[in-house]
Amino acid sequence: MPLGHVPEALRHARAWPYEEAMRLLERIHAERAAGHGKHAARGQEVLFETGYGPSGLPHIGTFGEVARTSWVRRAFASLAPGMRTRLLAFSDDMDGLRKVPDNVPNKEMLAQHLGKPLTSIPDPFGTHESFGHHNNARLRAFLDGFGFAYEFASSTDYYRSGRFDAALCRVLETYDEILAVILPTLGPERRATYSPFLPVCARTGRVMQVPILERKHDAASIVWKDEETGQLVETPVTGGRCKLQWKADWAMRWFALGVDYEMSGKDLIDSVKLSSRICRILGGVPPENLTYELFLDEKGEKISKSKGNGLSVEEWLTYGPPESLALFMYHAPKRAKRLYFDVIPRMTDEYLSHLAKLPGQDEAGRLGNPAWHIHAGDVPRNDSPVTFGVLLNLATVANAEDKAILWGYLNRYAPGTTPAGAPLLDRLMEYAIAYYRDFVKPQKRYRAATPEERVAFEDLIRRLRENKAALGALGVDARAAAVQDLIYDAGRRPPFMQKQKDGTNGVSIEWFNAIYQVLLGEERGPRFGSFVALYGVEETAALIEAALKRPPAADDQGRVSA
RNA sequence: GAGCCCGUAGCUCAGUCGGUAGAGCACGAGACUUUUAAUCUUGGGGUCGUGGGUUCGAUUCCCACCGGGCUCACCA
Repeated sequence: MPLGHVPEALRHARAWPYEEAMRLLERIHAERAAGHGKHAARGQEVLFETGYGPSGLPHIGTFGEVARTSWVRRAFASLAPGMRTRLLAFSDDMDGLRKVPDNVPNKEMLAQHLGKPLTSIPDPFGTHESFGHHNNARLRAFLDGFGFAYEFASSTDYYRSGRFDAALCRVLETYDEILAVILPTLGPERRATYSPFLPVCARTGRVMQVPILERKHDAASIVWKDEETGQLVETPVTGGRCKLQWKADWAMRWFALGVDYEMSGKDLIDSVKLSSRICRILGGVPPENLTYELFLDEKGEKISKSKGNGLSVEEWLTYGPPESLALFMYHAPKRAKRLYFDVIPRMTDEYLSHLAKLPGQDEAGRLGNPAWHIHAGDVPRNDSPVTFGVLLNLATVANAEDKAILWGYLNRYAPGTTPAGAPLLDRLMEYAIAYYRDFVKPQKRYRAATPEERVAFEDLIRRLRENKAALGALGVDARAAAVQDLIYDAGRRPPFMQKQKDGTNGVSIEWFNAIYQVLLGEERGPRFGSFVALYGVEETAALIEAALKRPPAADDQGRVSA
């Protein structure tokens, strides 16, 4: 195999995008050697494709497919810098609308257009030329938001412009062979009416699923019966007047466009096999395919846009950076993974760890580092001195609903760190706060104060308020120390006071446990003086007052929920 | 029925072209701070699902089987 021009470090890269790219490169060399197929001629572009059914909105699987395909494309480009590559995002916007989606307005209007191509149905949102155009725009905005490099393609445009005409005529020529492949896979009743051609009815505008009564090769047309009028209708297969049924459509597109690489979920394994056979019948070479596993929700069921289970892209991006989502998609595409909220912190920390490792790695190491692929080789610096897990922990114990609180703690830990100097850290804090707010805080269990604790807490409130002005004049560190003294003073009473080894009056750990359990809903917490210094003296007093107003134990654990 | 994936420490999982197993959490012990942890040190714990094959050697590669999950068999 003439791979001699591939750089040494790349040749042994084992990251899966490289393995995929290598497979693709070998295919191209094989075509050249055999003198058959698109790449028998040199200088052909290498075409990557991802496809969408545009009746739904872009979802997390869409992101995954485009991200993964982009990584393979990039790996390929580095293996074969001389070859041009393209990534086509192909929208099946000529498909007939089968049912009215749940998540759109004007459902009655849409119901009147069932069966018509999406691009022939008015936009229920009223913002675009058609429903198909609307969804295409949403798709493009979604992909653009992540900065993907791709070219958009509309099935409707391709059909109507005549770009598929030659391939469609080829389908007509090989009609019998194609039918021989597809019919055995169908149930008896479908088998009776199946046709790869779906004529678009000129009278109603609908995509018709009807038996083909006659094929006219010279006229490149088909004849079918309009059941409503009882008339025979002749429809050319070209110019967008016929569309192809799904599996034939995929095969024809591969053949017509010369698609070299396309991945798909395991639910399409049989479709890939069948479409590949059809593609060969047409005279093409089907693309290299990677079958990826589907994503599962927390119950282990397939995530689908119609069910709306699992996790949406928007939800992920509320609690973790886009890079963490990309890492999730990078890791082991052939392995089924649960896509649920609790993976976000782990992916975020793994991403940070890959990022931190990268500067010290040699080329071979970098090629195996997911962060290298995620950032297409242009990797930012990890400016966070702490892990995301630590930020989450910090947000939890500090009741942080505001970045300023986290920054207060951070500056004591890593002085001189600023949002401007550590933009990644600043972003991570927002995610940590959102995660805390939505997942951790609702789980907090606040215990009601015992009568003894209540006395001590009321004393603490009084001490805080009496010293408010003096405390406010101190710096953060001095204030933290001063507040800590007040806390000890408030706790020096039964049952918390206890003699220490040196004879002075100390305070039992039970007092501090009460503070965490009653005020913060946690078993443990930060040094409370530091917390107060950052959270605010009056705010803390108010926090204690609110805690004391909570009703007493609601269950036998002596706990009530927040 | 066909196909895909998984089976490694109590739990969740890593394991990078084969060299007698690792992390996080949990659990045990210790250090430290005004007996408070976004601290540090340390310990225990695994027939790597089962049985074959290839190999000097297999958690890793191949086959079979067992167990679990999912997908496709109508539409895309």
